[in-house]
Amino acid sequence: MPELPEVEIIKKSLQKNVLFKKIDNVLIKNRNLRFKIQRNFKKLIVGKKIINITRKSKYLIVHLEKNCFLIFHFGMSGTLHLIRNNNMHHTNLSFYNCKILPKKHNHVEFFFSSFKIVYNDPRRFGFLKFLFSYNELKNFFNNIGPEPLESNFNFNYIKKKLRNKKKNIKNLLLDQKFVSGLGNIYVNEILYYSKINPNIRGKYINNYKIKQIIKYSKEILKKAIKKGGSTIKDFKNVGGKIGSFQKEFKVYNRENRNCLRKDCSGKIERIVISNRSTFMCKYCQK
DNA sequence: AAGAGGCCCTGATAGC
DNA sequence: TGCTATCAGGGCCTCT
Repeated sequence: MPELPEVEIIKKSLQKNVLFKKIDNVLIKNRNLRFKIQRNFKKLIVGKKIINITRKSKYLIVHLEKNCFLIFHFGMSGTLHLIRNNNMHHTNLSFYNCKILPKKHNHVEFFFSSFKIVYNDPRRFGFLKFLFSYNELKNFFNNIGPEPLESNFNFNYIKKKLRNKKKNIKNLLLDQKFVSGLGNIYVNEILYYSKINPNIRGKYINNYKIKQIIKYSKEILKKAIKKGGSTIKDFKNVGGKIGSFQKEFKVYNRENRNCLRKDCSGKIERIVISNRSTFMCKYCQK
């Protein structure tokens, strides 16, 4: 679910709320996530102060004192919620708009002096991982490709990576080892803006198309962040802030609707690539 | 070695 | 109403 922009939004709201605060207690309600939460997880975290909050691709990184780190990955359905002590006032820190703390699937609660942060993940594709040193952190991201917003995602890098690649461009853009942070929504949008057929093999992506991919991946991600990310599924209790980039979708979830490009009379089609929904206009994307 | 496919989960929705 | 099937923003593992 959460792709780079959505994790960026979570990062910003956490920075606003928990930076330089001490974690007083940790309650583990369910260890079962993609990877089981470490046995000594609580012991490692309780009493430590949060000294920084950053993000790398779709990972949220909480920097704790004593040179250790807490990594969050949100999988398809992971969310964070802030609950205040006094009136149980609830703030959703994620792109899901949920006014009330979900009753089911709260995995971990982090207690601060006047509120708690709850990690909730129905599908359990996300995970939390404690890292013991900066070195471990560096190794953790060793095999992850550059983000579209970073300068090393450039023409020469992509050109080299696409050489002789038989894999289609859609799967390549979803491959976090090639470029990190993109998911199904943003890849669909980037390929539409770049006028590229998602089924084209990497090796047939010409220089012009490479430049378009660079341009639009940056543009779309920046705009999505500005709009607060994309909120696909609203919970029933609406209120408060939600992302609005879904209103800007040109192809994602727009099957059978008109192509929005000027002078194009095509309709958006839904095809399946590697078992995942792919939306495109076959007249625009060649 | 690269690439395709299965699989890990729950929940919402559509169709009968 | 209650079944079944399908779909969902991800990525790891295994097999060829």
